[in-house]
Amino acid sequence: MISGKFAISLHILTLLTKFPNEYLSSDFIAGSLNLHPVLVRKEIVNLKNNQLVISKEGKNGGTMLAKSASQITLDQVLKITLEKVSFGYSKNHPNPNCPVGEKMNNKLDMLYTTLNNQITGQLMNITLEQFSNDF
Amino acid sequence: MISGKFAISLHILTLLTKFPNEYLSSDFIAGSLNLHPVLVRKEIVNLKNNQLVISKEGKNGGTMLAKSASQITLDQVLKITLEKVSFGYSKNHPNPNCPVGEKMNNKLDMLYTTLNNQITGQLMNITLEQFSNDF
DNA sequence: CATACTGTAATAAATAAGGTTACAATATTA
DNA sequence: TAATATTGTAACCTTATTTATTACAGTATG
Repeated sequence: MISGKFAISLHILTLLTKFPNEYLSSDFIAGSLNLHPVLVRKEIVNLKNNQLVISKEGKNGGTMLAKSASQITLDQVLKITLEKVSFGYSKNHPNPNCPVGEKMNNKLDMLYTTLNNQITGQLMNITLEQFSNDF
Repeated sequence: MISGKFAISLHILTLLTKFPNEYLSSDFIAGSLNLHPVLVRKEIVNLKNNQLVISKEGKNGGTMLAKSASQITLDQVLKITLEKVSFGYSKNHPNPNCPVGEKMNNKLDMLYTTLNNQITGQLMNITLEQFSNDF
């Protein structure tokens, strides 16, 4: 579940912040990320569905920020790329006849929710503008 | 990098807490986790290398806590199972000729370090004893 | 109407994670 | 001391996930 999505989306958004009011093509963005343009477009679809960017088809098309970088905070980016940070579960369902196995996943859920709230709280304080600033 | 290791190790430690001063076999533990005993033993090796448990070979052997559950905190468990929580990197090295690509991984490292410090700080306050208490 | 794009599906390749088998080594106890 | 129950560990297999590629339809521009 944890993958490069958060990093890739943040990279895309940083580029868009650096070139405001310009449509950047997926090829250009892919060049900075060193990634296949189709993968970039897939991430852009997600950013678009979440109203962080707008994009234009056709010649001279591309993608730009849908709002100012000062209005986007990193918790929004995390939310749409990873939803929730997981610290992992055992893959199989634990034995429900064991008092520990029965409750373990619930306990982990609660713990992970607590940790996620903390992470989100921290990321709410960082805007895309701030993050992009020292590039 | 993120996997079930943290959850599995925590499950094992919780069982050991519930049966203190008893050597539990990897078969017994595997039954609660619904996991192959060899995988359990692999995790136990890690717990052993990090002085959280001791184990005894041979008949009637098994594993028990190396210290009291009140002396083990969850950040120690996280540290030995995941080392550091990653929120992901783009798999390929970004383009070093792009000012954004060049610095991105450094920036992410810094961000992730901050977040990890927060997570660790939170988990330092939870002992294995507390975690095990309401099973 | 040629061109340069996005959007998207299908599929392939690579990587990672989890599971299994096998067996040597060790300690217990009858 | 022999049978047994256990850990320790390596090698390998399988499945799942992630990343990459190909292909092409649709769209806006000039």
